[in-house]
Amino acid sequence: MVRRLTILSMPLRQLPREDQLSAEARDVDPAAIMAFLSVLFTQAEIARRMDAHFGRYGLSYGRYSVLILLRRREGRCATPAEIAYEIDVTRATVTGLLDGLESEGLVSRSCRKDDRRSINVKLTKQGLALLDRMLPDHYARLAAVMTNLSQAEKTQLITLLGKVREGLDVTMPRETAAE
Amino acid sequence: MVRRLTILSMPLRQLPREDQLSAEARDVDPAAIMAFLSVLFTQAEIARRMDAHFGRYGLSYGRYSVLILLRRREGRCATPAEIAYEIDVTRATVTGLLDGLESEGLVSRSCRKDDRRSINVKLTKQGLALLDRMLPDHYARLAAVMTNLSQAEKTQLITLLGKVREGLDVTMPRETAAE
DNA sequence: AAAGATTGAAATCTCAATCTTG
DNA sequence: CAAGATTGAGATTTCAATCTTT
Repeated sequence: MVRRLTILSMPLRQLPREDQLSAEARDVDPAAIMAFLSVLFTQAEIARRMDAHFGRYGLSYGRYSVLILLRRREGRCATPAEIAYEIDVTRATVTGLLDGLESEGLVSRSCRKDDRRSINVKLTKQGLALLDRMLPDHYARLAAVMTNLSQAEKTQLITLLGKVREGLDVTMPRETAAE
Repeated sequence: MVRRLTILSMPLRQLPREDQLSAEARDVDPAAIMAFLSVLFTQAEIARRMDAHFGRYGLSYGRYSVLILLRRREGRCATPAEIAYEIDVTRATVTGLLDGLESEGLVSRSCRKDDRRSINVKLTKQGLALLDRMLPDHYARLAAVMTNLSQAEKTQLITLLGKVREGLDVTMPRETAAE
């Protein structure tokens, strides 16, 4: 079964050359642009590999996110609204993800007695087993990608990316309404 | 018109805590995992902002990629196969992107005389005008995100992400057939 | 009315099949 | 038959509308 996962999907095989950048806009800081594009570029490469990785377990990033979230929750359960908030997608998306996960027995939906508008999503034994089976491989792969970096460099990278995200909030704030 | 752009789309509102990681797999290097997830996390945040940014110009990342690629090409034209290779998507995807861009007059398709299997895609005046209108804003936004980083830090970030991509090729090689 | 969940339509992207040309 | 382009079906995700419960 083909299961096309889509963490991201943007590619661009090569970073632009500096002379191209200066032909496209005046007064650009090439280092800033290249740093920005490096993040996009790196993540695109990561996403492609991750898609294949998740595919081996019949998962997508979205589906995985639901499972790992439930595993971290008290009682291994949550409402769709909570899931949507935590993994930062719409409720409609969660409905779709749950449809698939439930049909494969990885999560279960049940009614709630305290508020019958809401439902309870629970990680099943099979869902937990799938995670337990994949997580060692999963984290081993993630960590392996960083083998070229020393401990100091990993810390540096984390710090630098943190600064990038701070810059994002200032210069390109999220548009979604307040939650 | 709603134009949902999708650079990436994976979210996860928070990075996991270290105690969660160690509960999910043994012998993980938390710094490596966090560094990896920082890249994903940062790109997801970027993608969300970029979607909104591109949307203001009626573009998506895919559509923008086609336009900027054509602008950089000799004669501002290319075949769909070349576009597919350069922006690293399937030809089917390119067909879809071109359908949209052509219907809005941003690119044109014309037959080739040397090989009638192939077609020629050209950036139109309107396409070029759109790029010229958006590029200054575009690059200004990109650069602004990096204001928190010194020149040295930008260079560092570029270098570190390069190492990450090298690690990817070794530990999670692409599966696509050789081109 | 407001909140939770779902459904339906649309956008993006992939694979597999098809159609045309070489 | 190879290669270039397209079409059709499926996956993921969003928005807007709807249905149920508070």
